[in-house]
Amino acid sequence: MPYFIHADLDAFYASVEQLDHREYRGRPVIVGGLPGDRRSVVSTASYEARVFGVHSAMPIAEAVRLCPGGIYLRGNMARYREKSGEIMALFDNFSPQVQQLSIDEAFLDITGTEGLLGPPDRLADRLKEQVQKETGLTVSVGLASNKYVAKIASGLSKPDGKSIIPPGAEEAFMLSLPVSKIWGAGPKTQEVFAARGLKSCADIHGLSEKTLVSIFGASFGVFLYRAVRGEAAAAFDEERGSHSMSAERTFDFELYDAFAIETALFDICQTLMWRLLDQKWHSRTVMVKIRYGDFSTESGRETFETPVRTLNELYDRLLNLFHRKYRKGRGLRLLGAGLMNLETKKVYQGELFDRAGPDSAGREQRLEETILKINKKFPGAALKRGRLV
DNA sequence: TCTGGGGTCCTAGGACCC
DNA sequence: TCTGGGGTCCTAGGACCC
Repeated sequence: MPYFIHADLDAFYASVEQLDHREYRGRPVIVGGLPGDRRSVVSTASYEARVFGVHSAMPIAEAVRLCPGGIYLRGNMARYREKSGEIMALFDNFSPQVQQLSIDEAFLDITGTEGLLGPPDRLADRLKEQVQKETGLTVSVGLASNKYVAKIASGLSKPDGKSIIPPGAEEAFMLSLPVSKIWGAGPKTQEVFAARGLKSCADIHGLSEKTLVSIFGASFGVFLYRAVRGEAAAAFDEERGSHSMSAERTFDFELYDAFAIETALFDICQTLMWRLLDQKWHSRTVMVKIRYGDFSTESGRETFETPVRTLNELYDRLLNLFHRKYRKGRGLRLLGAGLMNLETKKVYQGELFDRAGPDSAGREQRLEETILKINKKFPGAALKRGRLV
């Protein structure tokens, strides 16, 4: 019988701040931006802050109104990643198969570990104790015979919670929940549920698979049909399809100036290029994203014969695409860019190095890799190129 | 009080080929 | 001279997650 733990750190970023700063403990901590920041949103609110109604994705300005006495922080991703690494390493003591889902949550496959590590209930207790003792953080856990149910279970008893769904009880467990607890059904789907008078998972359970498919489409309809029965959903299978990377920036005030826009684009390209070289990925498809002052958003993408090799090449491709998409004279609220369909270096290696010899792109690429290495070795050096210097 | 940033997956439609 | 149909690649947009 398969069995899984879903482990989810409580208010992770805010908890790390409270751990690192004694004086923050017991006080409302809001990570995401400082009071007065334009267009920042809450990334994580501590439980003390949630009492005031502050929650993730809320504009900082609104959080300040609700909780003027809160401690506001921009956040320190490097520190959170470090802490996350400690915890994930700890999880390895409890399962031979740990699947990290995001910076603050993971599935632990504990199938067949009972003889070695004890019954699941006790295992979960020890895991919580050890995380607390070694990292000072609390974790909520859900245990079930499939990942989907375990994931939902862990969310029910936060913070510092433990929910155990015994084998055979998955369907009854799901039937006890309101539709708001269905993982994968966001605001738009909740509206559809409400419009049709579907309040509980039991209401969904009463609809045929055919009906669900006719309402929600083949993929999501079948997903819902299975989800409310507590059946394993394919959502968390390890196999990942295509990869992409992107970077974007929302401006404090709409941008109109061509030079300012192009500079921002170049800056984004630089971020992307260095990440691309660092990860040793290749991509032939570039994407540009534009958001105007009225929040309307458009994107364009283009696939080329050859993968992007240099920063200048990336910038040329994106600038060209940008000019074809951008409606001149409209204020730019957000500018983003990305590289899609990432493939490992091997795919293009032959072609790349055959042609990279004497030509300038090859030289440029090696120069960029050198700069990347120097920057990694001496983080303070801040070697930059081109128009940003 | 207007709505971050970095991802994945799905759908629908067009182009093109056989 | 009425508009087949499947497969593949590509684009745009949207929903959702943390």
